[in-house]
Amino acid sequence: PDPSFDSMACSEECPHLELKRLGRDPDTRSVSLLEQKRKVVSSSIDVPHARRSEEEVDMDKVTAAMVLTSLSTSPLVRSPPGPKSDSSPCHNLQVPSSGQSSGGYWSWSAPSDQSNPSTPSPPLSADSFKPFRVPSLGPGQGPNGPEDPSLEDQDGSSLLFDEPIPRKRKNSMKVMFKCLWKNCGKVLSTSAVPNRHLSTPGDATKDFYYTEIKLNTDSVADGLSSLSPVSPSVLSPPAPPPSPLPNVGHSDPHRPPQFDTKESHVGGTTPLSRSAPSALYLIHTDHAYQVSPHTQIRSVVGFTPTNSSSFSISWQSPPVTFTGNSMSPSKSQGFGEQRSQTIAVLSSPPRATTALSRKVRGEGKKCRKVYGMENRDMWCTACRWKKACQRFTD
DNA sequence: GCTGCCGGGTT
DNA sequence: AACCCGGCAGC
Repeated sequence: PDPSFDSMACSEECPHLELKRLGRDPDTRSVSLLEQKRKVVSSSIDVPHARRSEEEVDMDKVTAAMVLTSLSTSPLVRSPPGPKSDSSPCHNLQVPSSGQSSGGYWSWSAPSDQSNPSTPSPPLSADSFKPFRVPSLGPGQGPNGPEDPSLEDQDGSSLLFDEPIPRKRKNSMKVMFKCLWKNCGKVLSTSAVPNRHLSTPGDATKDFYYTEIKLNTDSVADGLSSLSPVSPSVLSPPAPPPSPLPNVGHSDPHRPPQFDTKESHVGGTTPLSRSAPSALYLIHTDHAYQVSPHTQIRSVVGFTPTNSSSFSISWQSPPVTFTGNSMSPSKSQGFGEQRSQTIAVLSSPPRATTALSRKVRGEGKKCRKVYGMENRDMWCTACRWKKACQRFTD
């Protein structure tokens, strides 16, 4: 059911793919024919479809990318091809709507990482994008059947906005693409396969499903991939890694990340890019958390003093209470509070002393003196009750 | 003596 | 809690 579903989804969701086909060159046609044949043979016709569409799209995208690049706006490039991708949920990985999230952003970091330590190569557009997308869609689409490596290559190239550079890198890098699709665990030299799968479900999904494995950069990538746990959702489910083997293994969509991680090879580029995003998220989160704590701590520390003053507050409360002693006429409260605070702090010690002897008599005039016995009604309650005057506190 | 207010009592 | 008052102490 999955395959059909995927195919359906792809075809339906990504009509633009078909459009692209039509628009495409003869090559595409040939490809489409092949795919169609496959469809006939296998129930998962869609898959090939997806692939074709992807390829086509990739091609288109590539072309567009080239044009755009020439124009000088790599990100924008997508937009041109984008219409197609944009229109449907299924974007090509290549097209990667970097725009979605921090596409450009990620692409950058991702590529570098992916490129792997040995050869830092700027061009990872494809890879970087994939990763991004992957996170976005995550697992969700149906499984796919086997794929064609040949196509993969194209896709990979297509993925790259700019040019062949990426390919070169990949080649030099020995980048392998592992399909993370449920049913497809194939490892291909090119990302085409995965892309196909991906194309079917959707861009993000695509990314999600295939993992690039670089022999050279394994360690690094792994680290990243591990970090990235792409999406919590993804990771969590995958708990059991069906087959860590790079070659085959239909892993759950979720898996992919793990695979990456598990596999030392883990996609240098793609994984990284993936991980990068997710990693970033995680990191951000972590930071956020950490920050929070830190901040809190800091605040605490910094405030501590202040708080200490607040301590005074707790302190104050006593004083306040103290104030209450005098009986609290509502009148003076606001007024007296501040004083009370100050007093509290200062007086508390003295107070003890005072207690012994007796509170020092207030110097200032009180209600009694101010208003006189005649106007006793004007006195503050405290004064009336022969208590400490609250109105004219010292 | 006047004043402020604590301590205690009454309601 | 509100009110009142005796009484002490500082001025």
